[in-house]
Amino acid sequence: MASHDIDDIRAELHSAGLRATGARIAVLQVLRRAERPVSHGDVVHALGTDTWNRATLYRNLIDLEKAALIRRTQLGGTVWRFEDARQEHGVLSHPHFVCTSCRKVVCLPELEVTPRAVEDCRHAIRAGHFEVHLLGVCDTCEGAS
Amino acid sequence: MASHDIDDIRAELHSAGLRATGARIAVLQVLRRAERPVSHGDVVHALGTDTWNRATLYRNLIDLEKAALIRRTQLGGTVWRFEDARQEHGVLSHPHFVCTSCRKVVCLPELEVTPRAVEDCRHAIRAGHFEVHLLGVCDTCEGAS
DNA sequence: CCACCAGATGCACTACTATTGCATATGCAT
DNA sequence: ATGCATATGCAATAGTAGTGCATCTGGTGG
Repeated sequence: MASHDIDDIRAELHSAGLRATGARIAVLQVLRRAERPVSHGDVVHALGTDTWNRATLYRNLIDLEKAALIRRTQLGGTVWRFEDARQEHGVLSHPHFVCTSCRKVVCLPELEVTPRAVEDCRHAIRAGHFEVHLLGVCDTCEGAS
Repeated sequence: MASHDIDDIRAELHSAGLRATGARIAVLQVLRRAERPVSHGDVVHALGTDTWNRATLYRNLIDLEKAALIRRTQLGGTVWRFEDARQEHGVLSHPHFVCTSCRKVVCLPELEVTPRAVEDCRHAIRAGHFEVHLLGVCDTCEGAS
């Protein structure tokens, strides 16, 4: 990691109104290096238990989400997952297939979903502010069962 | 509840290879009366804490799912939700919009989603064995924020 | 009708995720 | 360098998910 990367992150945190602490920089780096949305547990594992407290990392994820630097999603399973908001390959960019058995995420870049604005969710649908998840069992898990 | 309803449920449980116990009958009745997928907590609340043990109700939900009498889904949030498999209004029948803030479920009956079969999820997609969830913030929560 | 037993239940755990209170430590503006 | 708002560490709580084990019971064979 070049030091200018850290300087960039530091600047981004500042302009988002957050202090550039070691924990926040590390969390953001983990998310930017990740190819898929990562869970709080993933972050803890990536940084090791001897660095920052799990509560701190959890709070950082929430803080970064509030500052819109990262996004929170729930790609199957019972855990929240987070991804860099600048990630071109974001959960908002195209639909994803999520295996309900192994939690694997498969991208469906060609699939377009254009729902009509319906009562109670007009705003999100008109603005395109929604994620599309297809939930099912992937080929591997299907074959293994 | 007419007694023949219970007899029907009893017969269904038997043909599914399960014993027709009071707890299972009660759980199935709760799910059949519900208009939306219900969580384990909902079932406990509906039947009261002085009837069956929460572990029993939880195991019953799992048993009924294994027997394909009910379906398990994860409509946003960190809890599993269950619905009667015979429900015409099932999660598989049409897409649902789920509010990531209040967990409200909105039906999108007109929306058709026909993905191409992609690597790793050919089977589920070809067979149509997948749920479609749109995740976003509903109008009420959007206005309240 | 009864006795038997595989399977169901109740109780009491454990494991894990999510969240918060509070005392202490630290970033950063001045 | 200093002060203070804010971040952190520690420890705790709440809620969901899941399990081990002793006891009980639905449903079947006798």
